[in-house]
Amino acid sequence: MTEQNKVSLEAEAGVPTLEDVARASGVSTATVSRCLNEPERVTEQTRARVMEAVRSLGYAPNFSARALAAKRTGIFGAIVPTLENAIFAKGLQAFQEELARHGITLLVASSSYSPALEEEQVRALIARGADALLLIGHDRTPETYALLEQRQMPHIVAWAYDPSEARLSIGFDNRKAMKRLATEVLLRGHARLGVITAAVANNDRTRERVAGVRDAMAAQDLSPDDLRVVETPYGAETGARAFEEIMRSDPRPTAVLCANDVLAAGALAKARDLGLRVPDDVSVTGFDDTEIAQIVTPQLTSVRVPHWDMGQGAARLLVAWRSGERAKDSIELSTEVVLRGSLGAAPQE
Amino acid sequence: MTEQNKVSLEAEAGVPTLEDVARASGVSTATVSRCLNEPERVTEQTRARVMEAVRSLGYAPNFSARALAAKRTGIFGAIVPTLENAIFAKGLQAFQEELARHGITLLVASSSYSPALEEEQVRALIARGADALLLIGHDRTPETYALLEQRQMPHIVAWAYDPSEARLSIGFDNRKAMKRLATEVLLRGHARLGVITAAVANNDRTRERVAGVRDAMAAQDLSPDDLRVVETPYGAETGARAFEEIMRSDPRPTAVLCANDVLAAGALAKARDLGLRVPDDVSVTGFDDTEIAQIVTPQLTSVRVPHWDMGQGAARLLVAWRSGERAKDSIELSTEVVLRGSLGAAPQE
DNA sequence: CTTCTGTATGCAAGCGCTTGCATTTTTGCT
DNA sequence: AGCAAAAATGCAAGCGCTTGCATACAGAAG
Repeated sequence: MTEQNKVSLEAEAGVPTLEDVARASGVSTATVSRCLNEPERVTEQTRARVMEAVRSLGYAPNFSARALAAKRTGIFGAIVPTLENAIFAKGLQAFQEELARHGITLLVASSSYSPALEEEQVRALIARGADALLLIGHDRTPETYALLEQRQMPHIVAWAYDPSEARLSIGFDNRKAMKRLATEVLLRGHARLGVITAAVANNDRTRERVAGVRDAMAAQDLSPDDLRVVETPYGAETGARAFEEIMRSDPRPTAVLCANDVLAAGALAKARDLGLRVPDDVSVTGFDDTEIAQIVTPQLTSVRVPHWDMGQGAARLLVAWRSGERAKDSIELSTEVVLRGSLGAAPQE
Repeated sequence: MTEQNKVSLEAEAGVPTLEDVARASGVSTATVSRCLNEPERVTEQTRARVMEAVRSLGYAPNFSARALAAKRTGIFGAIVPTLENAIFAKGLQAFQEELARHGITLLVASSSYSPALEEEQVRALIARGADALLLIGHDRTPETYALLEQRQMPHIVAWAYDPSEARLSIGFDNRKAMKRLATEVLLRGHARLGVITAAVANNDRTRERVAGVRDAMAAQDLSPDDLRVVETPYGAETGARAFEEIMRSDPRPTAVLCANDVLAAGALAKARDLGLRVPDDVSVTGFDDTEIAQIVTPQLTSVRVPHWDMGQGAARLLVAWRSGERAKDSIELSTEVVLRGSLGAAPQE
């Protein structure tokens, strides 16, 4: 086969390579590569010629090859518990948008709240050549952290801020946030509280939130016995059932704090079913301040969480870290208790 | 440097390669590669030896290299309008879980409902070596489709089913679904309708839904003049405003169909603010049947959409296509009108 | 006109893996 | 035991790109 033939056949076959561009513009592949990656190192004249060839051939770099040669993929990974929880999806959206701004793409994996699965996903993303990783919360197997360390993988923990943890994180102090909310509740005279939370095993966020409630109670000299905690999976339906369970306690709590707005919405619905008026008979609060909080009746008192800022901030920190500038300190973002109708004064007994 | 030194230095340096494994287990790199990819082509005995080496060295394949050599990345891409809409996030979750089952990872991009941005994202994902692509809806630039064609990229359109479109899709018939819902509404005596929808430009799903309402009205010999359509961005707040706008029409509609549950929830909230009772004074319906539908008061009549099945089905079809078996026909999944309290008989005039 | 700098470009060696083909070993028969 | 066929393994050529170093060539300086 003549060189001539070869060329035309290749052109026909489709996907042009660096070499095709080099040939078309009469320079070496090295120059083309530089044109694309360090334009300033190439004469304006050749650059124009090369770019023209790139355009006419419809050339697009092969990232696998680039990654192999340059040891950098331009891909960041994120492992979230689940995308079903809108909260993580929103954070990811922000993360993704910021990354896109830097020409980085997002590889997504979900752990279903399982540390083992998460470890597997971390392995997968590392193997896939992720340049950096976004993780949710601090709780995970030591093996996972060892892996991250060993591969010197830039990574950040979001959705949590815990100064006692050494690794880089961006988020809020779940404990403090929940303590503030609980304090608002106690201020209104409630003395027996219920908490509906997602599983606390392997989940520092939920654990901290429950601890926050305890903190608030302790500060008011209430006994831990006055707190009723029920764990349940995510969902409005499960929230409803958990609420019912709590309401069966004797004496029953006068306020129920839920770990997120969806659980709270379920609780609200169940309260209605049970003929309990909110907040007259019982107060209910949510967490996250999603749209749901304003949609339900009565509107939910909740805690506004900086999802967007966490996602975007995490992206920025990781981008910087990848270029060698690892931020010194974790970033604490603030939350805000948003008071709405679902929280009222404790009923007179 | 002696071979001995070299080995130990490499071990020290970290990331082991196929060659390290080959050396450690006394076979060729080809055998190791086969061990990992086509285990059945290797003796059990050697396999055991190789796997042992893999384990002790903590070897993990470099996917960039693999992709480069095998022309297959094991990465599928998905471009959704946004992750902020829980509906897409849920579908993606299903998609992702199914992919994970096949050892495939998910690259996510969002288009923010912009065809230009989407085209860019398609380019990016192709360059990134995605083996297949998941897209939402049929509307996009011809250039995007040309690109897909040219690169022979397996792709599927989800969230829509339109037999008149040639390309592979999995979803439901938005028009038919909405027509069914609208028919239910008309059956209850409503003769003037309002529709709150997301932008219809570049969005076949919303366009079809509005068309579905028109279909239903036409079937009952109602004039198009009796339909009031308002476009608005996604969000409860915007839904509320759109509802207010519609309620200012004279004569005002007695039922308002919303393109999704969030908009409907906003409408419901606004109705309350305006002192309108739902469904006595005005009926409201949603779409998607998310948890929100059951959370609000009154509960929303909505259309249940098979998000999970779409995500999972799309993954399956793409996996098959990648292996050469492109499904012949698009798949139509069914929806279901879920009647709840927000829809009632038209008020007596 | 030569020598020296500095900049633009080319050369070619990989990056770590897969895979077609060649070679060796094993298996099943006679 | 001897042979062909089948199975297992090895060889080595890439896959498309980046990048350290060598080379070429420009203009400045002598």
